[in-house]
Amino acid sequence: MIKLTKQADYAILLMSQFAKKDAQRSTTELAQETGVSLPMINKTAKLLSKAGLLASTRGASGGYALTRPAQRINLAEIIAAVEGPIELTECTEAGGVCELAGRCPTKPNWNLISDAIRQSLESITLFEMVHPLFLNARHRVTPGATP
Amino acid sequence: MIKLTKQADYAILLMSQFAKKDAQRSTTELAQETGVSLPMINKTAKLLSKAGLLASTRGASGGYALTRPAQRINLAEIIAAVEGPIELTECTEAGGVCELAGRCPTKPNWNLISDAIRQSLESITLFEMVHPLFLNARHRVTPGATP
DNA sequence: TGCAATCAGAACCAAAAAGGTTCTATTTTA
DNA sequence: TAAAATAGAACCTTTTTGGTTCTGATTGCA
Repeated sequence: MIKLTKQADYAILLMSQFAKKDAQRSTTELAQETGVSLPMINKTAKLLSKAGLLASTRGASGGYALTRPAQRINLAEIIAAVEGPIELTECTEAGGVCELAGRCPTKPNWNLISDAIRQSLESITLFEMVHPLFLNARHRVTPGATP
Repeated sequence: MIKLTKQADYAILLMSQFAKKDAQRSTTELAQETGVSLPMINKTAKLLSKAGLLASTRGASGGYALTRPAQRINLAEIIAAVEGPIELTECTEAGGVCELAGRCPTKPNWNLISDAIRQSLESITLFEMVHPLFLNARHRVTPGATP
């Protein structure tokens, strides 16, 4: 089953908190808001910070805050921050050598497929995630679209 | 990283062999064609058969064959056959109870997202996987499309 | 100054999932 | 009846994930 890791779920949940209330706060507060354990919130926030999605300020009265408005953060970024680049198969990994190379008839298509998935996720902003009404007929795959 | 399991890769590879040459053959032959180990080919073919994508005939001179032309088999089906239903998160699993229920602000959107991914994969046929030239401007997510 | 709060980074361990093999039916043909 | 197939389940090893803990660095404030 194609599914996100729990940590990616946490990351989206965590970011959603900021989308709902855009203010700096500590991981302690975030743990209380979300119900996720403090260590996991810590771990996840670090990754989001490293990826440039959250800004951190250290020391007492420090914490995390969004680096950009929620309208300009998309799901693909959040997921990539904790899970690494979105590639459906190992063929596309940098430097990865497929042991079936040469025999595999589908290789040229994998990048297109990964792209399709990535674009699905890029098309959904953090803002929309917490405002369900905005997410409806938009953000659809349109298979029959002409070139 | 959102990625397919190796077995899903094998499944697609295996099905591609049938797309390239649509004739019944045994797993022994398929193992030779693909370079994948016989036990894995066996295991994977069983799942594809169970899912109704391959027809099996038992006994000597038996083997597997496509149940439908490759134009009418899509990637989502193949992946689902070995990995189960395509759902991005556990929220959407049947009977699954999210421990963060009530607190999670994004729940209503997950199904839409899973749908978007699934539709991406449904839009790509097995036939196209082995005929790269047919896969280009079509099969694209079009984020800005109006309702 | 020194303590407490906070992020940064790494190491670590247990549980779960994936990858793969093997074994035992059952079916069919020659 | 023997050989060639699929069907199904059990099993084990390896990898990944989930989660905690520990140490270090930074900052605000009494």
